[in-house]
Amino acid sequence: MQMITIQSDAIFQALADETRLRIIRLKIVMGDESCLCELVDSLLEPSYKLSRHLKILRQAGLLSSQKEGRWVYHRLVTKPAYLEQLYATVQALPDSNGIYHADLKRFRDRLRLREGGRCQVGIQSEAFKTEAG
Amino acid sequence: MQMITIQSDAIFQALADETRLRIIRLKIVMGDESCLCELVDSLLEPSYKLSRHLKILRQAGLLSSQKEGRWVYHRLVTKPAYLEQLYATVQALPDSNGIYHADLKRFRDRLRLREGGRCQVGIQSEAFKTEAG
DNA sequence: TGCATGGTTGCACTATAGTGCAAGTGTTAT
DNA sequence: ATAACACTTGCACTATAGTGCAACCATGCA
Repeated sequence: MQMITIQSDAIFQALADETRLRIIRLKIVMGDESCLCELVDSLLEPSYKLSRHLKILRQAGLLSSQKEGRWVYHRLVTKPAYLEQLYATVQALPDSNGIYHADLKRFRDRLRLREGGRCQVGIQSEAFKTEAG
Repeated sequence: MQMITIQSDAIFQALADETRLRIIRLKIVMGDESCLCELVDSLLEPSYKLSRHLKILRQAGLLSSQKEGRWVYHRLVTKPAYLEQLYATVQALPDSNGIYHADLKRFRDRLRLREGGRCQVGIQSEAFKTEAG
């Protein structure tokens, strides 16, 4: 089920949050799809928080999500064309405090844990592991 | 007095509002500078509302403002370069309900009231005239 | 000086958005 | 079945954002 009328400001609304911008920037640079636990280990934010931000990005039409077993992979939506243009702009924004660079480094490290191009492990950062409850 | 650290998400925050997007879109297309009363007559929104949105756009670094007598002229900021890129993206967004087209028409009509390239009259739309208080 | 006028802002109100906790869903492995 | 785990979500709370009213400031003109 999709929205019929897409509000232009909803796209900017979606990017008007630092956590969501971090997610989008990561995915612009890396291009690849990624699951939630990889993002948790890259951004060092709790899974429930990222899960909700991912949902917002999905609803804004910037991400598409696909379930594979226990994992859910998210990827950037690139159509219509102005989205590509938007991503180029996002990529051109200054990394004022080096946060995107740090995210990217952790993300690259984390991707090495994949096997066959697919995530095989859960959250690695101790502080953000799901409490077995 | 300017902010030292510019938050990237502040730019998107600034565009995450329909009224502000309408202002920016008008100015992207028309290029020219414009005063508040011209915007009131173009967007048909009360002056106090637009005045506040203009302030937010100014603080986000998207507009610069200059006072000339009783009028304050606002123009788009075009540096750094990614702002031009951003405006191109904004211009590419769909005009889902024709609102930008309508704004633009009223704006063009309103510009005809200028003399010597400068606004000489106040708010023309009856409903939004400042009540003489 | 007085007043109309272009524009701004303090205040109160309301709506919305982000967060953490804890409980929940669905899938895989034992 | 049972447990572990990747991910999601209902609830309560807090912070922030948008709005309208009315008062205000600043400029130009009679």
